[in-house]
Amino acid sequence: MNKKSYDPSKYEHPSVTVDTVIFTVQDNDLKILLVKRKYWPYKDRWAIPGGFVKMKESLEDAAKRELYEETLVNDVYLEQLHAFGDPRRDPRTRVITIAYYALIKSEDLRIQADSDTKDVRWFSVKKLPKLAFDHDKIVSYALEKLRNRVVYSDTAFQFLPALFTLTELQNIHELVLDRELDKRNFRRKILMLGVVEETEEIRHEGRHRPARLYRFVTSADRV
Amino acid sequence: MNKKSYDPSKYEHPSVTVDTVIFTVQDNDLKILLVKRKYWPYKDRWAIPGGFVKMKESLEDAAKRELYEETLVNDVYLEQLHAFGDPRRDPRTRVITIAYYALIKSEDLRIQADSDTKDVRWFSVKKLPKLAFDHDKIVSYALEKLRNRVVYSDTAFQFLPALFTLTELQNIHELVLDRELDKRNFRRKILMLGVVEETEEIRHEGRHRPARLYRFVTSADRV
DNA sequence: TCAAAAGTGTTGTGTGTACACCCATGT
DNA sequence: ACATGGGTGTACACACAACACTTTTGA
Repeated sequence: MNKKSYDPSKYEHPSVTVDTVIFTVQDNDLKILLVKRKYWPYKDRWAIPGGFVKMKESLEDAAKRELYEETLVNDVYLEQLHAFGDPRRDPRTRVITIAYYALIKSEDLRIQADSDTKDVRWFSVKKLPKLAFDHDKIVSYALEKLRNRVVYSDTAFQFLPALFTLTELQNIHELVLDRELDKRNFRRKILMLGVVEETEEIRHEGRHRPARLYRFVTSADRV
Repeated sequence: MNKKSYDPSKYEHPSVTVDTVIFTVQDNDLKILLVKRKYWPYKDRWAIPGGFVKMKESLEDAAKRELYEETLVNDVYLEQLHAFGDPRRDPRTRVITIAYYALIKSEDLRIQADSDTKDVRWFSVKKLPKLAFDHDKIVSYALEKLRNRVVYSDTAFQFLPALFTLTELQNIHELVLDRELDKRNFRRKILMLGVVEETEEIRHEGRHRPARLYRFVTSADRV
């Protein structure tokens, strides 16, 4: 059987889902959104949100749709991670999933997915429960990719508002990389890279020296 | 509709294929294997080989099976690239493809896919014909990934026999990266990395100084 | 003896890292 | 005046890039 002589109605097809690891930074912690399963299989286990790809939507559109349904956030950074297709990863039937990861700003969050009694909740990546299906593996993949991307890219800014202090930016990096960075080296590097731009604004906060606010400079702005 | 209450027989499913960009190095050129399509759509256009994923095989197994059917080579380096799922990428029906790329040694090749009259042929990546579907995009992705991987990894060795000269190894790097490298810097770096090991063997070839043969050292060997 | 590829070191430049103190503010 | 986070510079180690000549062989 090959593509050249194929009648799509003739064969059984696998189901195709998208599953998304949704990251945010909240309370100085890197968190992902999990959903508690209500039915077999893996009833009562936590899982990353996902759903079926509709016949007329692209994979990315499917991921965006699910993301919106789950978080009510529209403006997200979304990137494809990997396709997981082990024939036995879902005991019900053959399900191939295209995994994505998304970064959302906690300021954009309108849902209160933080109560112990709800079936949707943010979990610190350091304290994850046992997950359904092969979702552990998907989350590990996502974390690894996020760590590889956060340096030298616009990734970290996805977690921050338009104006931010360099300390805030450094915090994001430290949370994602899970290690401390040297303040002077971090600032020098970020400024050398030219990905941020000083603004005139200054934020007063607490009884200490106020902080200069910076703006993210996209490669388009730099020209 | 979500995964929790899903009857797989109830909905229409997309078709799922795997398509593989198969690289080899031949005649001092980086080449990929293309197949000429016999039927609509894109009749007579060249395409990367691929086929449907069977219900009980993993994505990687499907890629390996197709690869074997096409090249008769079993021992290949295979890596997942990206899933392409635009709803209109195939005019017949919804087809989601998981793209892989494979590296094979030209010495392993038993097919003679090199005649102009055959419908399977190796093409230099520098002189590719117009491709069917979105295969241009898939090939670009594959090339980019290959370039990113070739430095600091075991990628280049996949194109070489067990014993090779450092000049051969450098040639692979140059072909993949499409630029010349400095001989001294290349040799120093490779030797420093500890990924190759000198052997006692020496290859005489042509009327010039013979070359020392090296062996690839896997991370397992290094311990 | 010559053509042809193998093999070999040094130096400058840039990048990553380690490290400690003063500054501006609110209370 | 003091507690708190904001902000700054220097020195060393290491990786990368540029660069040219000698060695060994077969014909």
